[in-house]
Amino acid sequence: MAAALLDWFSRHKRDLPWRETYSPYHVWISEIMLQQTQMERGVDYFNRWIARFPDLTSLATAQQDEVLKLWEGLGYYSRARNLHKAAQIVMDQHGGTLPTSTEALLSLPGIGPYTARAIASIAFKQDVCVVDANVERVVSRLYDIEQPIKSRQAQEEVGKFALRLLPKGHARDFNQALMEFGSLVCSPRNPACTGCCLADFCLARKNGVQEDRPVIVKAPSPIYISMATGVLIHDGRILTQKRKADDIWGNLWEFPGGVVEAGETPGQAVIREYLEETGLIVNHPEPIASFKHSFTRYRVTLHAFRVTLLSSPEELILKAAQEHRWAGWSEIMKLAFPAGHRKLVRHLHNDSKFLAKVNP
DNA sequence: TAGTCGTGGAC
DNA sequence: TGTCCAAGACT
Repeated sequence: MAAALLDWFSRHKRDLPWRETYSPYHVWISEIMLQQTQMERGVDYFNRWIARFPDLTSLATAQQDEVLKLWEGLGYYSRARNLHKAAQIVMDQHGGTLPTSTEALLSLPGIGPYTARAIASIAFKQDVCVVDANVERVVSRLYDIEQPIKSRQAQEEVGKFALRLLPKGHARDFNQALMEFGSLVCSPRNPACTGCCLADFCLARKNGVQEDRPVIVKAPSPIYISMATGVLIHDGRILTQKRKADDIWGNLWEFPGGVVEAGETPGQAVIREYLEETGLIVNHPEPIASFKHSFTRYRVTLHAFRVTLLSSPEELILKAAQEHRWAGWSEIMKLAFPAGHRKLVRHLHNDSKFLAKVNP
């Protein structure tokens, strides 16, 4: 099986930037970026990242706002915050060189069991196996594992089988082969069993249950909510606030707003949220547009308004954020926003009548 | 250990 | 207002 996989990989592996030199820094960045992220999206972010932060030192010395800006849109922003923090730890405690042992890697923020083993094997060619969603799927089909794949028992079996398959000395290629094979051939839906180089070994295929492996526990239904946000212009500048560090979208910027409560219109919600979050009294909410986006289990319709300031800007007291800024448009474009607010910014960027009211 | 953390794309 | 999914980590 391992020989067949390695042969398949040598013929079908994708041309990816971090595979050019396998530098530990490149491998590390790619592994963090690809967590819960599809390959096609990750490549663009990786190239922009490396162009700005070509090495560990440049990352460690960067401002967090710029790190988050380069991550904007990728989601799971703790990955970016932890990456930044870990780079500084490597500078301080490891002489600027990424440690090679899985134990030392595990101690760095943002590096868990998967990523530690991925770096150890792919960058440092150590004989350790990785278990990600692809490996879970391929192995659970090869061995027809019937237990729910996230159960402890199934996880242990997958790890055991993966280690048994691993050809010593070839972990770099083998681990990538297993994952890439899971992504391109042994896919979640419509696996390409016809012509599959492992079909003869596959118990799930033999039993005709390949579509039912791995066994997934059904995810809970999404929750639909409405949110409202307000764009407040004063003296040609727009009020933005930086979210608290430990909350969702930690350290990203946004316009004040929040969830539309029952019995309340989105316009009323904006006025209430402004008072609650900033102490400012605003009124005359004028609809701009609505945007759909989602996060974790929520599906959001974000209602955006322009609002007018009634109170004095000196009365601003932040209650839901760590910092605020009255920003001109070029500054807005440099800040990192969550996806919903980024859609609003993009919309406003194409509205010349709106831009005319704002400082450049 | 179960919940939380984002997002866009495939179907 | 459909469902599922992704090279997981953290608490």
